[in-house]
Amino acid sequence: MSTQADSYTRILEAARDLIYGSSYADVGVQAICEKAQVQKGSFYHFFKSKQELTLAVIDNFFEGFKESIIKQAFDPALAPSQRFERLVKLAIERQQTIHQQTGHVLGCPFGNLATEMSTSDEVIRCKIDGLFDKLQGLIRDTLQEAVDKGEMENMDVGATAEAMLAYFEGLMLLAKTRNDPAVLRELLPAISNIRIPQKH
Amino acid sequence: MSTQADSYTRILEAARDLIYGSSYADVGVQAICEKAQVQKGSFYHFFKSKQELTLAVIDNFFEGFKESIIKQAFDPALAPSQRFERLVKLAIERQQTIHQQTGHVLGCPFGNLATEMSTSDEVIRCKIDGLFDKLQGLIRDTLQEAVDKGEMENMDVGATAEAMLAYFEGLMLLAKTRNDPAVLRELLPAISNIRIPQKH
DNA sequence: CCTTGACTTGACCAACCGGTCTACTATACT
DNA sequence: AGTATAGTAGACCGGTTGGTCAAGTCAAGG
Repeated sequence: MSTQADSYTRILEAARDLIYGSSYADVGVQAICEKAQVQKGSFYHFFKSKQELTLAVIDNFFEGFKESIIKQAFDPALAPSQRFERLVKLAIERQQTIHQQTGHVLGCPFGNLATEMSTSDEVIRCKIDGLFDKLQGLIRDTLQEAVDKGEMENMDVGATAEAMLAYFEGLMLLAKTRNDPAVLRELLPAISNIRIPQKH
Repeated sequence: MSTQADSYTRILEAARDLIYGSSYADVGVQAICEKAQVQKGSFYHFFKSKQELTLAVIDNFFEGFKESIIKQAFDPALAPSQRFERLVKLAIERQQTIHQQTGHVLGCPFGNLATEMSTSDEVIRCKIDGLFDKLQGLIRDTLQEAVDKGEMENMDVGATAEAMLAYFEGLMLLAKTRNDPAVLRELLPAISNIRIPQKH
């Protein structure tokens, strides 16, 4: 049989893949159970509701994101500008891989869920809001480091980081709508050129 | 009683408001009928499916958008750079108004629907893809005019237009996730500074 | 006056929704 | 061996889903 970790993990991963592949509302608990090869009773043994499962899925997404992208891109050994290049390269590759495997550009899982649920589930909206804060913080610190080292001209690092995040999310949305990763290849590198000047 | 136009329009507007306020999947035909004060039979007399209704809703959104924003912002009498300023101003005002009225930043209706449905409904994805093309075309033509008049330096107008659209959509997504129109006030004006240089 | 056809009514359908519940099994500790 | 506990199985719940349908209302046109 399967141990606790097995079932829990299978449910989590099944939910992650199904929700990322379509949407929160389109994926039922039953479908998740079938994909995870688990019965309803087990599902509700580990998760007290579909919403709680979704929170766990978001955490799982973020950990995967940290492992596979943040760690490699925001490597302190790299020069700040190189970090952005790495981030861009990794993000493009990931979306291209997903497109080849599924036939669809799936975009950013956080952006997808935030768009769908921000108006109807405040808990999840806040959760993703917090994750965006973390990402923006990573970008901001990198920009600040570049400014301090004299590699970039002075700027409003906070606003620039937020603008970069917005540009990133917007391109993901566009690539998903066009269902074409080329959008990212052509336009994502330009994220490094975004600057919001300091107001005085 | 009510005439055809009455019922048809009431259904369309009820659906538009409900879907924009939450999402496609969250709004049922029943809820639309209740808000429109119409029976199920009438609904399916005018629309052969929920999907067809959604296509009509998208058209309705775009016409409203043309009337209230495009006509005013992309006025040929205005200088190109002024058109972007108008677009920015109108978009911010609209989201602020919606936020005051509903308590939520709802973002871009096209971006919302595209994010939710691109992977599960190819017809709707293509529809929104086409609308994005139109918007991008409007921006591109404006940029080209500015370049021709010598008001802007030479650039890749097509790519710049797409980057601007992405930035716009990304900021809408961010403002919705933060549920704060201030994001738009602070960062949307910077859309005018985006440039993708011509490759040679 | 009668017919036509657009429109409305509301009951009805199978399928599915998220979630609960009880009965059962398998493992681990005493 | 006995018991506690974690996990599994799957029937079941009320409610909702998108969609259908037969019956009826009504105004316009011949």
